Amino acid sequence: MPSPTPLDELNAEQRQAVLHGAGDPAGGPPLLVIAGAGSGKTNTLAHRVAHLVAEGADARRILLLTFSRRAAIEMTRRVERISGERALPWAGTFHGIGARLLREFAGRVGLDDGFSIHDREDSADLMAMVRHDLGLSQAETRFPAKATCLSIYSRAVNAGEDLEAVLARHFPWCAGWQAELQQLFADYVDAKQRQQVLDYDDLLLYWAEMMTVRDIADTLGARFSHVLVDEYQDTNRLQARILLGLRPDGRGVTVVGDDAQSIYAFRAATVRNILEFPAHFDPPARVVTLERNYRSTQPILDAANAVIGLAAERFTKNLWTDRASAAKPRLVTVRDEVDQARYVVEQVLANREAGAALKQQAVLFRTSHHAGTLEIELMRHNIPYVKFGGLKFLDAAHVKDLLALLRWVQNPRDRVAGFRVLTLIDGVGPVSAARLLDHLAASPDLRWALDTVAVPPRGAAGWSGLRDLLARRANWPVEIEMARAWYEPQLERAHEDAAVRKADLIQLQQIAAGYASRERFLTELTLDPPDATSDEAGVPHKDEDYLILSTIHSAKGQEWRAVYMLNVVDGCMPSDLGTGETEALEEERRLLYVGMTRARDDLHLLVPQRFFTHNQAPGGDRHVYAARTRFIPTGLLPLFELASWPVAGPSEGPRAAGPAVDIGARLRRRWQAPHSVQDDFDLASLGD
DNA sequence: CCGGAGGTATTTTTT
DNA sequence: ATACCTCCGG
Repeated sequence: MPSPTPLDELNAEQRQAVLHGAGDPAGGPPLLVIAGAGSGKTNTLAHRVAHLVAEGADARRILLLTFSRRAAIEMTRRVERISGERALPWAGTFHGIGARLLREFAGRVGLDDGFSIHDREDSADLMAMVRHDLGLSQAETRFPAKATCLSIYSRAVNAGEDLEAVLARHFPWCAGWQAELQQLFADYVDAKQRQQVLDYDDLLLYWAEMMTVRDIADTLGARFSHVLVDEYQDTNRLQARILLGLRPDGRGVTVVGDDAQSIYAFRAATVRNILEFPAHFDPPARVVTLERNYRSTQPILDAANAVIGLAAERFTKNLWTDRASAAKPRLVTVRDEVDQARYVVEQVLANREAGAALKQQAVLFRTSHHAGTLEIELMRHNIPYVKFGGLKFLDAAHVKDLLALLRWVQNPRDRVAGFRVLTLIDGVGPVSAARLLDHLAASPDLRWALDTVAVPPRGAAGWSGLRDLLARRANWPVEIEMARAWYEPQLERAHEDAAVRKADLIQLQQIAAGYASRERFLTELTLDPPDATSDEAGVPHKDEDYLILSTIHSAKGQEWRAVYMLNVVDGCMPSDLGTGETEALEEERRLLYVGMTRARDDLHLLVPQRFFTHNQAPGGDRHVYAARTRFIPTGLLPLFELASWPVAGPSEGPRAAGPAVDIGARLRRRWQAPHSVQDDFDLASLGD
């Protein structure tokens, strides 16, 4: 060979995965790649795609389904770098690709191609509207909350299960409402169709149903020569149905994943998809397992392997590496969350001194609000950070308001959007808004309806501006400027901190200008919301250095030199809520495993002895005493370096000598009547 | 009929 | 802390 090929960089198993089915224009038999954490999965998949293209496959006929859009972009970038080939047009998430195909085939499946897509909160709002119309919203009925209803519905759809089974297994406290829920969901589906609105689940559901139509299935099956799915362990039954609908015999299909990293069961993902994949075909799919880890040191892997080794079911592999190191992962006991935050700050700064940029360090946590104390501490030390997961820019009320306005212009039948916008107007409440929407819905001619609608006198001014926006459609992105102009007075009326929020909207407008059309903007923003929030100092520039804060879920697929995991404590990990069923418990264990395997050189697990819970029952204690997570029982402790922080003794300096004075008692007495203030609150006596 | 005040239940993770 | 519901004054 004259020059080394890119394949020389790969190990034997990776090469097998890349070369599988080589020479077969039909893509070869189905392939399952079990890729352990840090085993070069992304690289292997990218090489496989590049190799297919090098062998003559048409990049436009390769469908690459990833878990997030970030992953799709990363994959595309790597393929380009390896092969020099231009981008893959069909790389994206199941939801994103689904939306694209549905726009294309809308006419065939009874959809208007201008359908709008609701995010989770919009869907919940529609659920609430329907629930209200059914008379289920009075307090005394104590019907499940809108978000709960949506979760139930969503699980039934994604898992393909009966309502009864879903309620029994996952929502037993709602089982008494089965008949009402059944009715609610029927009406919900009806409302979505009338309004030409799709929720997240519909993007998969319509796609899957579309695959059962013979000639559409043929068209789509022929469009793609290869279908590759990343993170297959986190797909659900509906997604598996889509995949098999595209390629019933599995030819040209590659799925990649890791059964030990399945952490999305709450979203109806099932690890059975990946476990049952090989046997689904005849002959069974080829299985290639990548066990060599290129990321972490051996002590980190030893600890992670031990944690996952205690799982109820055996996993398909054990990771190994040749990255020896003397340093075990640290299990650090701290007094409380404040000390936990201080410890992290101290270590992060020490690591930076030693040459690890902030960006190469990450703090991981189970739920977004666990980072609160740390965020305060970081701000005090002027350490810039970016937080992934949890509350998003798009969840802010004012951003949603403006987007609702654009969505309503896009699709005037969208009642959730219309309702939200109309009730922004001073003098328009739920009743007027509903009447207005009824009027618009009843009339086939929008212009006429807009001019003839009855508006309460107080709302007239606000309405006329809206009417103009709806009736005369401006060019994109001028339109968002006009929408913002209409919205700002409403914003000022409703919010004290209008100035900050206005700045957000200007930022939103700038983002919007980057999209070709309103439809593209709305779709992409809904399916791929910007997932990072940073502190008020603003988003750091790309070239600046900043610490990563992330939920473990959002950390999937990533790696850092140093990783700090917060609250590795029973009640947080596993979360209190999920300790009932063993299935949920096992997922929490895998979550710890995923977090630990993000670390390359340095891993710190923090165990605060007590932590505050903000949302205790009234009168309840504000903090609870916590114990080390049950996933690291005593038997595993030798795999860790055990430490306490702060280190007691000399570092705190010499103790003051002399008799103990109970200042606390004096201060308490200050408020015990009757008494003399002077007697008890005598600062002079506290002196030397 | 609107909107603000006050009381009450709720509580992860995300496309 | 928040979100959602009811109550009540304009």
